Amino acid sequence: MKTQQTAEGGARPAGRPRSEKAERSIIEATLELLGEGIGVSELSIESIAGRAGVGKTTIYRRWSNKEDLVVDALATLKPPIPLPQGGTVRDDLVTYLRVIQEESRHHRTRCIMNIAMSDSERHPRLTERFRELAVEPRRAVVAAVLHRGMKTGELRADLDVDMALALLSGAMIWLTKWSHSGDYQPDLPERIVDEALKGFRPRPVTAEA
Amino acid sequence: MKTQQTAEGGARPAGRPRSEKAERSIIEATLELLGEGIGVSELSIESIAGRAGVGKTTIYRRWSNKEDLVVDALATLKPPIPLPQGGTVRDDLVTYLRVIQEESRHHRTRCIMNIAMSDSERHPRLTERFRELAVEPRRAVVAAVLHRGMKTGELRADLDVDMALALLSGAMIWLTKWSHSGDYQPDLPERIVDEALKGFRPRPVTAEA
DNA sequence: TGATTATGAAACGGTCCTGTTGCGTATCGG
DNA sequence: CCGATACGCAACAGGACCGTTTCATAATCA
Repeated sequence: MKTQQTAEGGARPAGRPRSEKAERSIIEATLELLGEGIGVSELSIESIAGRAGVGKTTIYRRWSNKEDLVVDALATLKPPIPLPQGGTVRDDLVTYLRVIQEESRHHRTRCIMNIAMSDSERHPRLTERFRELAVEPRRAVVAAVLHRGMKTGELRADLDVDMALALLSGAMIWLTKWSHSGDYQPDLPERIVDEALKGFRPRPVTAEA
Repeated sequence: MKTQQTAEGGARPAGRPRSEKAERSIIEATLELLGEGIGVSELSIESIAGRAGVGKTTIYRRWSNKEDLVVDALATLKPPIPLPQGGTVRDDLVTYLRVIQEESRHHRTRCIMNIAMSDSERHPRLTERFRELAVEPRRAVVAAVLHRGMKTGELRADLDVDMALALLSGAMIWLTKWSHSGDYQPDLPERIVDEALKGFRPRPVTAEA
């Protein structure tokens, strides 16, 4: 994914090798700045170089443009929290939403998410990268949980998995963004899941809670 | 909401009055540029002046900073489409989601929405303004539809209205943004509403469709 | 050692924008 | 008519950043 690569295999190209430390500093500085609310378009190479304690030359030598750098920076984000996957389907879904909620409270995650959400027009590659790194893995995990529920009978057998994921995730994001009381509501995940489950459950439901 | 105002009441302050036409041109140019994907931070007074066929002075005379201008520009956006409110609750909800879907296909609306969604950290006033202008009116309309359904028995009597709105709107936005096939899916509103309704309906449901 | 490449720092000319000022003209009230 | 204010336009100094180049220094290989 690097824009310019030198060593490839065993043949070292002679001369001083590129500093891995500098590379890490650059990417870390990039993520820091993005995490502080700087948008991609305002992000300047000079500010990154300054933050990383690195000459501009060192950056330009490795990435030919800003977007490539940001793409590589996003690539270093680990897919965080693989979800417990232990209890009932309801519990797993609540846990999933709680992770989203918790992340949206941290500056860094929230800003990076904003970038992915907003810059899809001008930076489609960033959005696609974010989808691969953050959205898709979670979609897969939640889809597995839902399928498990459909097998055990805890959920409708004809449930539309993608639709269910959209309802849950979308509601969480919507409420976090537009809830009149922007406060932190610890019971939000439970409320969303319970409200949604009434549609996910098989029709002949009898008991509640 | 204007930053600097002169005339106030009957006493005109003497001299040539400010051109209403210029003012409209400025705001229109601002909305145009935002609609073309320019972010708030990249939006320059010079580009607005150029687009509007106006001197920079004319802009600086009225607004002391860019954010005030954008706020005023957003304020001119009409709350579009008051929703038919005629048929069944299901039909009204489908119509509501169809409006969202249709808007998200138009550049202008989508870009302005992106601004509201993304710049909430750095431009809280813009986000708040957008909430007042775009989110809240619709929330009210949909809430009325839902309450009607709760009275007629088409919906559960203990439905959480805000949660229902979040599930519907959130799912629509989520799918529009992250759906693997980014194509236009005309049946999306129906699918979302029908999937959600299974949770909105009163429990002792018997027949389907 | 010497050839080679990378590094941080600094300086470069260039672009774009800022917010202000001056200018000649246009439009109001009196 | 006059005074006052707004208009579009051009110019200004100042700043941020671009992408490139130069330079002395550092790290690696043969």
